[in-house]
Amino acid sequence: MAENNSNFMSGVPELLILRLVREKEMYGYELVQAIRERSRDAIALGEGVIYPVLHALERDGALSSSRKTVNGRSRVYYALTAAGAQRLDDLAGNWSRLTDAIQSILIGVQHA
Amino acid sequence: MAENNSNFMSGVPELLILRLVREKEMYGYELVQAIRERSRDAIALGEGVIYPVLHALERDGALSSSRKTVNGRSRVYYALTAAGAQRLDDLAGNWSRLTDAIQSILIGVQHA
DNA sequence: GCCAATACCTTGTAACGCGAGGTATAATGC
DNA sequence: GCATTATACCTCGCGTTACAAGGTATTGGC
Repeated sequence: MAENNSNFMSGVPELLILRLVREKEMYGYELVQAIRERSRDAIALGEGVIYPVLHALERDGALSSSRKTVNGRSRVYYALTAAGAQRLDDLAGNWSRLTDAIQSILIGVQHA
Repeated sequence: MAENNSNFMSGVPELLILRLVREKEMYGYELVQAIRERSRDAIALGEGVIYPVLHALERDGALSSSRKTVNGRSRVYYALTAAGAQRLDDLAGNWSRLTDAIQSILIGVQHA
């Protein structure tokens, strides 16, 4: 019953977060900006999106968190777990297959 | 106030329908199968998705419908209007920009 | 005569993304 | 010293959307 039955287009914020955190530990506020910057403003996910997803990912064991004080700033850093890495691979694979499928329809590829 | 404020990932069923109908008039049941076949089962949108979207697109003037009887079968064929073609271009452009942005994050492109 | 396939449709639900708001602290400007 | 902005965290409630499930009717195969 613990199956994931969300809709076919969802889970992109999750994917982006997992991918960014894979490179280095990051905190919520930083992720909001990183996504905006790296996408050159094409994607602007606010804190109302990022924080709930972070909490869900931690609850599911895909991320681990640690509170750190850096520069007199208290931050909650998130790191990728082994389960999180697995989940990232799954999501990235799904995303790739999905976009390929959509692309093939948009291009108008010859179909059997 | 008639502004479109849906979420950043939505509208793909709409995009696929408009794109398929651009090639030739199609009816709902046919679209369900065409999407499944052309995507090689990667995307399986049911009738509960397709029909409501078709009605909405017609209401918005992006599609026009005509009831025809073919082979003793009564079908509602949908054709792309000029407005629909415009909408298709917009959606396709948005989709392209979005996937490029996501791809650049997934790849881990060097960011300014 | 029966079942599967074709063809249309609607209802209800759940979740997802998101804006808006709320708190607290540090840095900056005046 | 004081106010404003930036940093950093969080949650609530809303609207859309995709979807499964169910409902009707007709045609074709066996």
